[in-house]
Amino acid sequence: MDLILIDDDLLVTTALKTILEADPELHVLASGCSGKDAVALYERLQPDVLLMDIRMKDVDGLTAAQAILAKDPNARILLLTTFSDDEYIVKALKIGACGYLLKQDYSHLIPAIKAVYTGQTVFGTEITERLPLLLRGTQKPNLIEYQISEKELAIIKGVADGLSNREIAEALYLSEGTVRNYLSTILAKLELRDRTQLAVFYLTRC
Amino acid sequence: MDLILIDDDLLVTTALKTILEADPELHVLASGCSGKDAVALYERLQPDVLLMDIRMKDVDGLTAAQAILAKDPNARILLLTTFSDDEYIVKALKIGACGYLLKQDYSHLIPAIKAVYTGQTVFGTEITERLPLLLRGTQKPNLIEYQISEKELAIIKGVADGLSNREIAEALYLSEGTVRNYLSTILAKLELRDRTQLAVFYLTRC
DNA sequence: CACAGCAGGTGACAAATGTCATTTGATTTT
DNA sequence: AAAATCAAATGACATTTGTCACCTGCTGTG
Repeated sequence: MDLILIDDDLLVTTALKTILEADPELHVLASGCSGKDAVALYERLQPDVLLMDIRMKDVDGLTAAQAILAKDPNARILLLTTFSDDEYIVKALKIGACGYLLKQDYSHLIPAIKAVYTGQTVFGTEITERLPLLLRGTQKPNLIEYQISEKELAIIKGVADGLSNREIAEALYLSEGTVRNYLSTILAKLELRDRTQLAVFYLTRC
Repeated sequence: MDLILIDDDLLVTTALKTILEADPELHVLASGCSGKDAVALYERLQPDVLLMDIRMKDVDGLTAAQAILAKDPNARILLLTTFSDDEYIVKALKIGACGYLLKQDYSHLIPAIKAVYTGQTVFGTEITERLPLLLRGTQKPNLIEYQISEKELAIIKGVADGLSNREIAEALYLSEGTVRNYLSTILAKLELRDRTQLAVFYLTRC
């Protein structure tokens, strides 16, 4: 199984190389230190799996991954990162990366690589924990920061369901005017302008 | 690494058992044929990984997985299925299963199990392909069915960004009235009532 | 007790939204 | 050339929406 390693810290790539080459099935064809390297090396060497850091100087890992996947949709790219940043995770999934691991658990790296090689997708523990949240619909996640009450949350959900004020009022046994008042304060708290922005906010962030 | 297999087809569990035991690291502690078996066996034997079919007679795999995870949040459960059903995928992720594979690729099963054992999450190829779609945000997928034109799509995206009609008009070099007209026909085509429903529709279905 | 705080409500108002009929100019079709 | 088609616009209209000021009980706390 042929690999390429990309990380802008030379220490990391060399360390990884020794760890990985301890497994007889794995061969590190080359390593690079930038997104540009990644694209060039991938095209030239056609590895089975590409291991790449996300944060890098010139071209970041995500962009490089996107470029590579555009040319070869079957490319197997495993992204590494130090911190689990929700935004990165979603982007990585969208562009079609085959995995997303935290750098810490090097011990867990080898089975992940082998799974990716067979075409499967792998996520590290910390990412796994966040996944259910990213898939919307659970409960009050980052809304807590905004001091949103239970009733307000219920109204937000109504809006995010596409209900009118009247319908929300009926559902919650309130008057339409009250729903409007609530909505007004919700919008102020969240610094949004209208119900549509609220729905978008809720569906994308919660 | 100790495993438990659950499938309501005895043929499958026995076949799986022989395949898996070929690997010296894997031991099958027991196998069962129902969700109830799964819960009981898991509690008694505390396996490292539980392999379970989703569709089963009495208690289905998802419910059983949920029950097990409620008692032991660290349980490693790998779900198997014959068809990739979007709804199942999302549910599985939400309840915190560690993996979701199609039954076909038995050859790929072993690396997946090992990755799951280390706490990572694994998805089969077909699921991987669907994931970006489930995470919304690409382009015109099922909108095509509704005969939505390019310009209409641009307006829909504007709405889904939380823009007002005036803002959309400015962005597209149209008059506000025109935007309203477009929006009106879009809503009619999609059988929706207002822009908020449209935003919800777009963000959840596209 | 008085007073503040809070959940819920009312009424009024401006702005935004959605609908519809109708017009204009350009392009295509016959 | 006449007719049909279409993108874009307009104006009028009823609704919905968001805001604001203010009222009404109820509850707790000094």
